[in-house]
Amino acid sequence: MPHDLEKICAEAGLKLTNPRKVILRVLGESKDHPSVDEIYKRASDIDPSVSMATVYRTVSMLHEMNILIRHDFNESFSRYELNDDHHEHIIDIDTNEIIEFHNEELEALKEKIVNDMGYDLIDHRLELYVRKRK
Amino acid sequence: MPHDLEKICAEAGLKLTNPRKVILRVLGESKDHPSVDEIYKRASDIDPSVSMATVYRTVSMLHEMNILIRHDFNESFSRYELNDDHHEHIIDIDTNEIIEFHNEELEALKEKIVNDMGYDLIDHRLELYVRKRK
DNA sequence: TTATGTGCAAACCGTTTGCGAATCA
DNA sequence: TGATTCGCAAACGGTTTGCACATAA
Repeated sequence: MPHDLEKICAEAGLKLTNPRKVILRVLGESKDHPSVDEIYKRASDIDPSVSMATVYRTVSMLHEMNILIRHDFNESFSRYELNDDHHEHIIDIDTNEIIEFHNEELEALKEKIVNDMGYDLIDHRLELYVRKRK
Repeated sequence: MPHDLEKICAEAGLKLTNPRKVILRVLGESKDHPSVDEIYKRASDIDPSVSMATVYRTVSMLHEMNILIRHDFNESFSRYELNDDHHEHIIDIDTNEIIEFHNEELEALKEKIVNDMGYDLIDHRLELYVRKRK
């Protein structure tokens, strides 16, 4: 488990209700980039009484707490993933496969660009849309 | 005028109707990243009879033709800009100011990363969310 | 003349929210 | 017990679409 999600919530003064426990467990066990609908389905498998509204509320809250990253991969909905280790995304436009990668040279370059312009880098987004070379 | 938009449409077999002429003119004159609503307002100033539905249809079409780039800067709506000269975006999260920049080293690095993994780079998205250094 | 494009209004769909009931601390 | 959270269902807002009319070619 990357974060101790329950501990973080407790320290933030949040009640550890059953719906929240279930959603946190789903997020902790997900190794992909699930949509709210997908998180809802996975949570429902554990406890069918969890509602979509609560999934939305919980996910938004965790996003605001910077525990979740929200992605918009040019789809009509958002995807989420734990804000664990930092990485970028390569999206295969033929298969919709999402590949994670990390490149230190790129990290340094991003920082340098904004620093040279008098800014601090707060957040960023890099996505590479690719196609398998034939 | 960066593209001759009217010529491109004519060659694509599209009728050059008045609503389209107006929308193409608005896009050609816009130096920012307007939302559909903003494009609609600017078009309405020229011809009040142009409808929102037509703006949506035209903008979607131009996006599909790769003439327009669609942006989603973590807002509840999309923004568009002409697919002219290639550049990335820096977003000042305090002022919402959008700054364009271009960096050759970054371009080369992106290509290299995906090529080394056996892919061709088809498209990409890079946004740096920053704050003025104090 | 006719295929294509338009305005209108309704539908769509992911997301948010008001409310009264349930629940954790 | 009381503040917080929940499920439900309705509302929201950007976007899409069916349809009858208008228009460029």
